[in-house]
Amino acid sequence: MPELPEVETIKNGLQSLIGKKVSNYFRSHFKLRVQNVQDYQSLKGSKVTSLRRRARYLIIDFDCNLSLIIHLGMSGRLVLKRQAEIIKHDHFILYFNDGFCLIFNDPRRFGFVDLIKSKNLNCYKIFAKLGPEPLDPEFNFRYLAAKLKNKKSNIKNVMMDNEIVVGVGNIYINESLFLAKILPTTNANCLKLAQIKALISAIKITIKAAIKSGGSSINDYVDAKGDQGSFQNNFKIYGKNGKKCLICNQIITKIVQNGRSSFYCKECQK
DNA sequence: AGACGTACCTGACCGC
DNA sequence: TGCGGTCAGGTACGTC
Repeated sequence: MPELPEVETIKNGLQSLIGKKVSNYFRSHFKLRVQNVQDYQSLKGSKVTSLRRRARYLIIDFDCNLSLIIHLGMSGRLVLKRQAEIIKHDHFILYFNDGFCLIFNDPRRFGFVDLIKSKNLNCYKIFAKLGPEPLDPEFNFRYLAAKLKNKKSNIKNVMMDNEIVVGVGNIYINESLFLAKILPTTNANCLKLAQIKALISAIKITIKAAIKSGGSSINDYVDAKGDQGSFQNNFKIYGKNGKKCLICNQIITKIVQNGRSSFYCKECQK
């Protein structure tokens, strides 16, 4: 499942796209999350100038002053191949004149592809409301303490809100709360100052570690062979219900909060 | 406004 | 084996 670290890994792995010239494109007739009617024809003949990431969105800039925005949703994959036979769930393909093509494949179609003028990126509706990146210095104690002050909802749900901080999905918030020793059901405005500090630190550590692990399989990824990094082998709490806590041997509990699974150790997390 | 529930979608998995 | 039910989860949107 592509989370922020995986999108970062994909972005880094696709740097070889820079300088490639678009020769053609393919767009499936399936409706994606964002229904786009963009004129992808205008990409033909233009070269990739840079690749960027904002939250879980991958941005590919072209020298025709257009930017392609890709979100992988839950099940999306990006694959760079020498040639492409269109297969099931391929929704968008960019063909380059050196024989490579970039394929966006997404079985569940929670993702999307969009094309906008590069100069309009800053006012792109989806980006306008996004909070800071978790690794950005702006995501710090002062910022988070102010944000949590008026939040009555549970801390887990609040931290998964992209307006607070981007890219912290269900897996990473579970892992981060375990690391910070905070019970996911705690009301956000009831966190002690030390807990807020611990949470920020835990999120940064978790995301950094995941990016590091995600990088290990990027070569396979762009070769269309693998699909993920190795961070899932480092999960300490996510999906471990019924198993023993690595710290205290207590059995790990699973509950559902706001329709999402939460995992915690009732001994370590208070 | 904030909090919460639900829809979107397919594939993997499980029990019968 | 095959079939139906459930779950996975990021995000937009509707409702109270």
